[in-house]
Amino acid sequence: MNGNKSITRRDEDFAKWYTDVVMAAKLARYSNVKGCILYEPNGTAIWEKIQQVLDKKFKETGHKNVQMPMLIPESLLRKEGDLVKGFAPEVAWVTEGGDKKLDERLCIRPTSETLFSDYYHEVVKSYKDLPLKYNQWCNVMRWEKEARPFLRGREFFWQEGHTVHATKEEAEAETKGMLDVYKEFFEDYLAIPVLTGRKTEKEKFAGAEYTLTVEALMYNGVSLQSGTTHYFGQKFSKAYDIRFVNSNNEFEYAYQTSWGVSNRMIGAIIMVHGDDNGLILPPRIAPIQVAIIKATTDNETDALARKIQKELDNNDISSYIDDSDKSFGFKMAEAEVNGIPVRIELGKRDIDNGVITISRRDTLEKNTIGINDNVVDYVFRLMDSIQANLYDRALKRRDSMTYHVNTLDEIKKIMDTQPGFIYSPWCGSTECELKMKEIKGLKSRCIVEDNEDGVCPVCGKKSKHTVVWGIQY
RNA sequence: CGGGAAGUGGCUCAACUUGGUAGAGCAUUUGGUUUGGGACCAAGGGGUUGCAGGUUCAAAUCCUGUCUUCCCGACCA
Repeated sequence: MNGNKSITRRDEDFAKWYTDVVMAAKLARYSNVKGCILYEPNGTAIWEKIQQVLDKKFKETGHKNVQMPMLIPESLLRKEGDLVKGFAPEVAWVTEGGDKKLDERLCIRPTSETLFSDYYHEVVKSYKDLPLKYNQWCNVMRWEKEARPFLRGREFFWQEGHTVHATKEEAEAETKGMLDVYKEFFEDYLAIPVLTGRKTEKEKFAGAEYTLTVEALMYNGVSLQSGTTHYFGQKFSKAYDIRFVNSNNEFEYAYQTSWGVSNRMIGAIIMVHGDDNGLILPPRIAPIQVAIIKATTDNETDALARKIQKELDNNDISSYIDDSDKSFGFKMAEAEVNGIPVRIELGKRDIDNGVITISRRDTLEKNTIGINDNVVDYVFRLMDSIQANLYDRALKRRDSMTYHVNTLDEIKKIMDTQPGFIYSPWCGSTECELKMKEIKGLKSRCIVEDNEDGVCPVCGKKSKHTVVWGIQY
């Protein structure tokens, strides 16, 4: 195959390729407002599937869903200083209602820590009330200056978990636990290997004591922060007065966390798995797993298509039959650009030969199986194989772009050839972190471990950590 | 927000330099023939040229402003 007509080749211009795939696969398109995109059915279906799987995981780990208001009074937002400092430049304000100017302007939520904290202030009374582990699926707004579909925009969709605990230990366990949930989700469902670790002081979330992160490496060697969990300690509980009476009948400030993943994951799927023919969806997250395409129009083929679809349906494999009068080639290309993992091709010739043709999207390989063979079993095995292959392919690529270095010269050399994840010792100072940025915008992705045996490549002092550097999306 | 580029039917572009009735391909609609890797023939429909001002007898074309998109930087999920 030599690629889809409407898609720029991936190796020619990666950024252009990316937006071409978004458009060609009909995931989303631009709206009239800068930085706000509209999700078409294909994009919505992927997001719904992500929500379904994650929501189940959240509930299994003891969380409940709530819905907070979209607007935050300015005074409420301002209670926690660091958060305001972090977000003030990029919030959107509502200043009028109807045609009346408001006494106090309202901010459109950029994140909901303040709302949850205010709520917790009201409902948390006793250690017996704790923990409270809530989550909400919503959209938020941050007045970003640049926008790219799914990767950065003024409005985006996400999930934000917010929890309150009676002890530090429990809150920290939550912070770590949800990071593991994310990691599992990325690897098992999205087939994307992730790097996990702690953000540096410079890169952590405004208002957090520390931030843990899930980082994924895209096809072009750029790193995408794909999910974060934050430990707040008592910072918000002190600012919002969330106190409870402990078992010794004393007042104590509660311990909080928050964690989130966004629609950016859709961007990650595209940039990790996609190719010159378009999107490639891992079977476990594909809203539609099988495309049934008829090469000939006759009753026999039609009956076979319906029989197969019914069998797939009975086994919870989602599929569609393309009944349009488009040509065979068109239908094939469309299934391909949309990233449908498996294609079943049916036609008179195959039927006469007693076979059906099944092809896989990841490698574009075709195979035939007997018309009386168990299609469902074959499709299940094929989907497992695609899922595994996508993960392996991504992992191999990441490994080929992962480097362990000790000197600036080595880092510069890597940046001149193929950037990726660069592990190095680091003294822990923000100063050295900023210096590193001068090398083609290199930023710390996360701290992976303590390391006192090395030397910081920037200042030459004894290291404190091993940190991973990369280019940020 | 700085540096660059671009906005013309749904999409890709032409006409702009040198002002004078907006044009093509694809897509779409109807009818027919087709369908094993992006079909063919025929006939239709669709644009106050991103928006707002200005210059002019006359503006897609010249001027000013503004909005949006793309690429490169600074900020972020």
